[in-house]
Amino acid sequence: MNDDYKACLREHGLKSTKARNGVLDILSRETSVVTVETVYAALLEQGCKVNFSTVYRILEMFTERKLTEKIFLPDEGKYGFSLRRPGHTHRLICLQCHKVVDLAHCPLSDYEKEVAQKTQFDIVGHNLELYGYCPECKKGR
Amino acid sequence: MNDDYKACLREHGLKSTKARNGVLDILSRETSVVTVETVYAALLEQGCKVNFSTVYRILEMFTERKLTEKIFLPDEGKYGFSLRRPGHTHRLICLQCHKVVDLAHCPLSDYEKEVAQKTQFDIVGHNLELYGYCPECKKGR
DNA sequence: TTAAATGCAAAGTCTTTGCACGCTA
DNA sequence: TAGCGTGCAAAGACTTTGCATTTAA
Repeated sequence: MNDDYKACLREHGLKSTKARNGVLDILSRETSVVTVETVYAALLEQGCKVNFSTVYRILEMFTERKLTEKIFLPDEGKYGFSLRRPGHTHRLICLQCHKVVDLAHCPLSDYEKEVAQKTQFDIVGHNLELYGYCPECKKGR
Repeated sequence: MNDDYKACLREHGLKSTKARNGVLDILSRETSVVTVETVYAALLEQGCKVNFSTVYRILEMFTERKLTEKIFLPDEGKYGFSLRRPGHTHRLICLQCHKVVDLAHCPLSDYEKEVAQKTQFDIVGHNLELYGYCPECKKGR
């Protein structure tokens, strides 16, 4: 398992270190978008002594290397990160527990074309996130 | 025109002041999403001496009272504001000049229903912003 | 060995807040 | 006049950076 992380890091042109393996480990057992703070806390909890700024640097680097995705969480006013799973397009995020469901189908490409034509913009991308409450969290509401 | 602002503010339960009128004036002649800094600079430029924190407070208050909309600008890493125009749903934002085009048609309601059914989430909303370059800005690229 | 990663502390950016004073209704 | 709005200065939250030290390859 540790080897997997090593290989994964290597593929992305990154050295394997205790901290990076730890971050990878945490993200991979996580179905939520997690904040830097959460990752940091989880690292400490599993005995990996790291610095806050290291976690920032790792997550930033991972994002740059397309290993993770950086998402602004409007309800928190800060960024969250999650492993980038191939083939995903958009996300459904639980407002309570931050669980994330990847939505494979993107309904927007036709829409983008239509808008591009109407507005004469060059459209280079979009943000789409759905928000709601997951089956567990919606029970308690 | 000044009276319009006054009436508009009143409708939203707000006193008319020099600063608020100024902000309203700037936003109404603006087709872009503007940052607090931009609003602040514009106010000074038109001779309205205000404090930065006042601009923050005004924009926050306007947003609370549904007069404006607060949007996170991913490329800037901070918030922008724009007048809330009735009937809009989503926005197309120019990455260079921040011009905004409101998109009346929201293509997502069916999609939301479909996702809700598949995932059993209660979906309460979504974020959709399109990004690109407007006709003027795309020329110089 | 050597370049890259990390720890630490400090600074940076955007935003918010407390309090006294000023202005609108 | 009474209460809301504003200026000012300070603090707060999140994030980034510089530099010395440690570590992986």
